[in-house]
Formats: sequence, structure tokens, C-alpha cells
Amino acid sequence: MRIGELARRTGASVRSLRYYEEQDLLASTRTPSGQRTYVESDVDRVLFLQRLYAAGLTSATILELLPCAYDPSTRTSDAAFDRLLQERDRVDRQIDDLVRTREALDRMITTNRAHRDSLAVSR
Amino acid sequence: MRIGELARRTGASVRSLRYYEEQDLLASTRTPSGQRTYVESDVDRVLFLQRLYAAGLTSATILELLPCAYDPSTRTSDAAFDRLLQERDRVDRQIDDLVRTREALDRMITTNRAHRDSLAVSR
DNA sequence: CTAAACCCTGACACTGACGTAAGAGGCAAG
DNA sequence: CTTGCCTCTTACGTCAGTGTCAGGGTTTAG
Repeated sequence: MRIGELARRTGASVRSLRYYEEQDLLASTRTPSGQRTYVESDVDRVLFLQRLYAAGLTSATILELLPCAYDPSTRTSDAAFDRLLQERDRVDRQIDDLVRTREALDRMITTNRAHRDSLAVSR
Repeated sequence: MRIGELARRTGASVRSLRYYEEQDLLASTRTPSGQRTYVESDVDRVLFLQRLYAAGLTSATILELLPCAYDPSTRTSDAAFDRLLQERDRVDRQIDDLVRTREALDRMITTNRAHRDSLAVSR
């Protein structure tokens, strides 16, 4: 599959896919004329990359822990594994933080709705 | 209280506090010589701003829904309230997404730990 | 053969919340 | 008074992922 199809199937832009390759996060084979070619499993790989990007990981961090995702059978380096644990904890804290933020927003919504309702009645 | 103390008490940088003011998110009174002065409640306000920034809101968005936070007694505009609902939903989706990411990371951790343990035994 | 749609590299633009540095003034303590 | 620390404004720098444009080949359908 060529880059355009991979883009359509993952929702990533063509630009992003080339960027991922530049960051060594996504490999492609080239046709004789130089066009990138991808295999089926690259769809999942890109979706995985997007998931990590969305969670706030940087290219460098993703690169570091990729061996844990795609080569767990050989013993991955301690550094990679440490990074993995570390990022899991970061995501964990981020979730806690967001939950508290959601609670704060919910309280605001409740308060405002109360005021809006009471004013609606009085008009 | 002057800007340095507010910074220390909130964990925000002095630069950030000036930036918040520039974005109309934080007000200050000035001494005759032009130095910013803050009141106690500004500590909470800054903490609240930081919370929203951490949740991925932009300055413009925060500005839009601030009336809901600090002036719920008067009927806040529909636009502000809509924004509030919208951002709550966004945070909600973000949490769901992060939870799935955490699950993925947890699976990776489990898989890798298994491999690491088995190799540790065989050495 | 040709048009349309696709792909290539290279490079600059952008966004947004800050960092940071320069040059200058303000303020409390010794 | 002065030393040291705080604060002021102005303004340019940064980072990271991505948009976008230019100029040029490639592939495919008709």
C-alpha cells in the first residue's frame, strides 16, 4: 500500500507519516522509483503511534520504548523498560489530574445551570 | 503580594503570570511605581488556570468560560456555557483515550516483564 | 498519449505557552 | 548610600508536530 492509502486508513496526514519515518518510528520499503510502500501491519503501528502522541509522548520517547512493543521476545534494554514504566506512571498521573479537572468543570456546570434555571423561571 | 511570591506559591513562573495577565486571565493592581500586586484569592485562581492549561485548554478557551467560574450569579452568556459543556466533553473523551493508552502500556509491561523474568531464570 | 491523481524532496511557516536576555528602575537591610 | 534582590517592558528564541508550497517525477484510467 502507498502512503496515501495508509493516511486514509489511519487518519494521519501524509505529512505526518513522512515525519514518523524521519523520526525512525515507521519504516517503509521503496519502489524502484522511490515511492514508499507499506504493509498491512503498518496500519496498526501508525494507530499505536498516534495513541502515544495523543498521550503526550514525544518522538524521542516513543522511539525509546518501541523495542518493548515490537521486540519483547529478545530482552529489551533496561533503559527502554524503565522508560516504559515511567511513561505509564506519567499517563496515570495525567488521568488523575484530568479526572479532578472534570470534577471541577462538572461543579461549574451544576452551579451555572442552577443560576440559569432560576433566572429562566423568573422571566 | 508581589509577583515573585505568587509564583512561589503557585509553582507558576513569573513569566507565566505575566503571560496570563496579557491574555486577560489574571488581573493585578499596580503600585505607584508599576509593580504588580495580587490578593490571596489569586493563588487559587492561578492554580485553576494551571489546571485548565494542563487539561489542554488554550488561553482563548479559558477566557471564554471564565465568566462561568467567577460570575455564575449573573446569567453567563450561552456561548460561555456552551463552551463549558463542550470542554467538559473533550476532557471526558481525553480521559477515555488515556485510559485505553494506559491499558496498552500495561499490556506491554506485562509482556516484557514475562520475557525478562524467564531470561533471568535461565541465566 | 494524455489528463488526473498521486508521490517525491526540501524548506519555510505556524501555533502556543513559555524561556531568556537586555537595559533600567524599585525597595528593604546594613 | 549601596549592595543585593526584586520587578518592569520589550522582544526575540524555543520546541514539536504538522501545514503548505514549489518544482518535479510516477502511476493509472481512458
